[in-house]
Amino acid sequence: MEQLLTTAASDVLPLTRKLTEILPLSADETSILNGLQSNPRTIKRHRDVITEGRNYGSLFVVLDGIAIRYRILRDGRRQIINLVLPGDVIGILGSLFENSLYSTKALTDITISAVPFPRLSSLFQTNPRLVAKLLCLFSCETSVHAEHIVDLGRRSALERVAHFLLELLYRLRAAGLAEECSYRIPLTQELIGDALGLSVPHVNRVLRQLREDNLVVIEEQRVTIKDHDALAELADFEPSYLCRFAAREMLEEAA
Amino acid sequence: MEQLLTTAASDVLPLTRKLTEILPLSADETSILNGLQSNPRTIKRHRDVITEGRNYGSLFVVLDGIAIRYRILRDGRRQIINLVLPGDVIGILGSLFENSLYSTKALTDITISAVPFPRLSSLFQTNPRLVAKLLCLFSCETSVHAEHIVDLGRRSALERVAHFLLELLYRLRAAGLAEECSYRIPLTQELIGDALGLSVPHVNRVLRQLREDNLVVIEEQRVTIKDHDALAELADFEPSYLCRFAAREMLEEAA
DNA sequence: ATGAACTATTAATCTAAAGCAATATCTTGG
DNA sequence: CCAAGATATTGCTTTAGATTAATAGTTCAT
Repeated sequence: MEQLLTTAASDVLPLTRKLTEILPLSADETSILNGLQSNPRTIKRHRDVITEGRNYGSLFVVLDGIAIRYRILRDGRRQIINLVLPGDVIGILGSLFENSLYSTKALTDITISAVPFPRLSSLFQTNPRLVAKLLCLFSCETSVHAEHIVDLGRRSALERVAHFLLELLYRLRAAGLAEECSYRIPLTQELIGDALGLSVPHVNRVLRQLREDNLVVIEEQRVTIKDHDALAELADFEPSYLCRFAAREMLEEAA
Repeated sequence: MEQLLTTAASDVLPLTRKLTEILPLSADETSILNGLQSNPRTIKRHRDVITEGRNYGSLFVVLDGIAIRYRILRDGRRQIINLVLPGDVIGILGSLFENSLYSTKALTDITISAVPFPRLSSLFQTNPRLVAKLLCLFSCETSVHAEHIVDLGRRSALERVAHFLLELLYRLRAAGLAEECSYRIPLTQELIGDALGLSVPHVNRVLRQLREDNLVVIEEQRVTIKDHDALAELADFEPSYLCRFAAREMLEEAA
C-alpha cells in the first residue's frame, strides 16, 4: 500500500503497465506518464468519486482499487455502464460535459490521481505522441462499451454472465491483478445484475448453473474460472478487443 | 450532391459544423479540418464500408449518408452498435485493432473521406489543439454508447424505441439534417430491432402504440415526432449528453 | 457482542417480449 | 413491367427472465 503512495521509485503503475504492453514507450514518455500519476489520494469504498450532475476540472487515473460507473434512472433502477479498474481513467466519459452524466462509486478503497485539464492541455502541446498512445487505450475502452452493448442486446443471461466474468479476468490480467484463472473482486449479485440488466434472483440462478456445470465459481470475493475454454465457448468470448493493436503507423515518428 | 464533391468552397461540412457548434474554431483550424475531408469517395448503399476482420490504414469521415456499425454473432443474430451519421468518424472504434472488430455498412449511398493514419499522426504534431477539440466529439460519441447501454439494460421496449428516435432527431439536427421535429432516414423495423435488442414483431407493436398514442409516426422513410415533450417524458430522454461541453479549460491556450 | 443492514438463496407467480406462422404490401433488379 | 425478395402486420403460443416474498447467512458499526 505504501508503495502506491510514493510514485517515484515504485513498481510499474497500472496505467503505465497497460500501455507498455500494447505500445513501446520511450523512457521519457514513461516518466512523464508516471509524473501525471503522482500526488495520489484515496477515497473510501462506497463513496462517490464522481457524482452525476457535478462539474469537475480534471480526469482521474486509477492507481489502485475498483469502481463502478453507473446511472440511476427515474424509477430508481441502476445501470452500471462499466467497471473501472486500476489503470483506467475516470472522467473522459461524461465529465467533459458541463455536468457529469454518470456517477462513479468506489467499490473498494480506491487510490486515484487527478490530472487537471490545464495539465492535459499542455500535454497535448508538449507530448502529442504520448497523447496519441493514451488514446489507443481509450479506444480499447470504447470497444469494451461496444461489447457490452452486444452483450445486453443479443446474449442470453447465461452468456452475459459468462462473458462478463471472462472480460474481467482479461482486463485484470492486463493490469497485473489476476492470476492465471482467478481474481479477487468484491462483486455482489446485485452488482452483476445491474451491470448486465438482470434481476438478482436470476443472477443467482445463473451463477448456480455455472457453478454446477463446473465453469466458474464465485466465493469469498474471488472469481475462479474452472474451465476457461468451455466458458469462452459458451460466452462466444473473443478477447482480441481487449488488447490487440495495430495502428502503429499512427504512432510512428512523423513523416 | 455535387456540393459534397468539392470541398473547397462548399457549404459547411457536417463534421466542421458539428464541431463549430460546440467549440470555437480558428479560421486556420477550420481550413485544416476541411482539408482532412477532401478527396471524398462514394460507397453504394448496402455495401460494407468496413468489414469485420479486415485491416484498414485510415479513419473515414462521413460527409453524407448513413451507415450502421454492427456485429454478427455465431448464431447469425445481429447487434447494431450505433448509427453512423454525417459528421461522424468511422474507424476509431475497432479499426485501430489488428483486425477490425465490427463491420460498418452503408444504409444509404454514403460519401466518405479517408484520413490515413500517417496524416493523423502529423496532425497530432502540428495541430494538437485541433486534435483535442476533435476528441470532444469523440467523447460525445462515447456518451452515446453509454446511453445505449442504459437503454438496453434498463429500459422497456417502448422507452427504448422512444429514446432511440429522439436521439436520432437530436443527432441529425446537430448535423443540420433534420427539421424541427422530423427527419428522413431509411429505417426498417428490423434495423430498429437489431439496434435495440428487440424482435421485428415486437418493434412493430411498439411502433403501432407510439402511433396510436400520437407520439411518433414513421412512414415513407420519414420519422415525425408528433409530441416531443410527451415522448421525451416517456423515454426519460435528457439530451445534454449529445451536446453540452464545458471542458473549455482543456482547450484554451496553454498556460 | 449484538442488532441492523447487507447479501445470498430458493420458490411461486407473472409478464414482457420472443418465436413462429401466415398474409399482405412494398421495392427493386432484371 | 413483372417476378422475387424485402418489409410490414397481426395473431397465437411459449419462454426467459421479472417480481415478490420468505428465509438464512454475513458483515459491520457501535
